[in-house]
Amino acid sequence: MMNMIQRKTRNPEQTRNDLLDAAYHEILESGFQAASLERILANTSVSKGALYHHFGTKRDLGLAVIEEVIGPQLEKRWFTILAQHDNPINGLYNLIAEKIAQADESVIRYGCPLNNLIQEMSPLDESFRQGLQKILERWVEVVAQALKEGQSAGQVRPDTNPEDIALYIVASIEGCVGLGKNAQSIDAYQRCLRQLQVYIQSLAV
Amino acid sequence: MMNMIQRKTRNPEQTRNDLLDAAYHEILESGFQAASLERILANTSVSKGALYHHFGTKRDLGLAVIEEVIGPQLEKRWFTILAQHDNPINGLYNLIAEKIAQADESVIRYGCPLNNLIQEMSPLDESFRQGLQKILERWVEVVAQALKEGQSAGQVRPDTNPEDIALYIVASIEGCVGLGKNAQSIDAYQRCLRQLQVYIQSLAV
DNA sequence: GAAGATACCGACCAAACGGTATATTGTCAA
DNA sequence: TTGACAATATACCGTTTGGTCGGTATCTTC
Repeated sequence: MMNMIQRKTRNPEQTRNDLLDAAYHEILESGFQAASLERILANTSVSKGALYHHFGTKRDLGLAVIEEVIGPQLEKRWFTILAQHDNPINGLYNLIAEKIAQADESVIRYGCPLNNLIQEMSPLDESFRQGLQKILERWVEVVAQALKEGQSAGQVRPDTNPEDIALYIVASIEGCVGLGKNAQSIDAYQRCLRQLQVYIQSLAV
Repeated sequence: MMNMIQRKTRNPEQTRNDLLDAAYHEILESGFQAASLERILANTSVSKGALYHHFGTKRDLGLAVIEEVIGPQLEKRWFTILAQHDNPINGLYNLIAEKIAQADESVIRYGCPLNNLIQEMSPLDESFRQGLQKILERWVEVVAQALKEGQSAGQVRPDTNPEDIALYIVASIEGCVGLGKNAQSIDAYQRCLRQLQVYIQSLAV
């Protein structure tokens, strides 16, 4: 082979991260199945050989995106913040207030990366489903834990089941995002979340 | 051309319906983008020529599925039933109770056809988005209308906004289905919907 | 500094895709 | 009965797909 223009200095970690990042965006925009490896490569100026050095298959790349990009992102944007408050009602309320205030183009346009992949992939690939489910369960658990502590502290109504309510809250959030996405309407998204706030307040003692 | 084995008797309407039905199932299982025309044809024993006689493009077929299959299906399963009750709280409650009781494999496995397409297609194709939005708006409107009438009849709390609540209820339903789908768990689906029932009851006067 | 491992390159491939072109046949009005 | 058109059939096409492979460059280790 004649002309080999390789990256001057190697940086396998950077290459891997570039690929994960580009794949994340490509999947966000097109879904996993319609995500094009060629487009991902074009957006990273990484070669196909490099890609297949770091990831065995497209599927592996997708699973890595779930575990290494989407998971940590939600961890940062929801879970850690939620764990800080000492009153779960206020914590949830404020967190959602923040989402309402920060409602940006990206959420309205592309929705929730987690939910997108759930709807597309969970019936098609068991590994995807499990990867997504792990994140979902963590989310529900964080909310449930907060509610439980709130019950102990006498802040949350005792006649409620934290696990069930947590499940429902997470479902509602995903639903609000999904509806806002199809309506292409920040207003609908915000109105929807505000009703969720009302519901959350109804859990207070 | 040598071997032309045509259907003895023509039936263009039947052919069209067969295609819509097969396309609906293919899309439900694989999503729109990954839906294969070849597979649809194989499941209908319709020829490619016939398909392209009835539908100009794959996209047209998808839009027809939304308008002629998914729309009417929701109309039948939700909207008409909901319009019958004269107390919206009971109406919604019972309708959801029915969904809880009827929770079948298909809902858990494939989720809601409407929501699936929303998450996949609404950012990618404006016509899809509009077709889906039309159904969504009808859904929200039916619920809102019922709540409004309930307010007039003194059955629903007057200090609530029917449109916002309807939006939120629809979002919650889609959320519950989505979560049950990824959990592959009828139980999670039912627990989630039961919390929605609790919420709905809280709207009563 | 030689050797072996790791990282990267890009041409190539078979399969599947949506879509087209052209031929044929059933249907029905005139 | 026939002419016109709607309906159906199938071979074929260009493109894109995920994936492979032989090769090269850089890095690490001894």
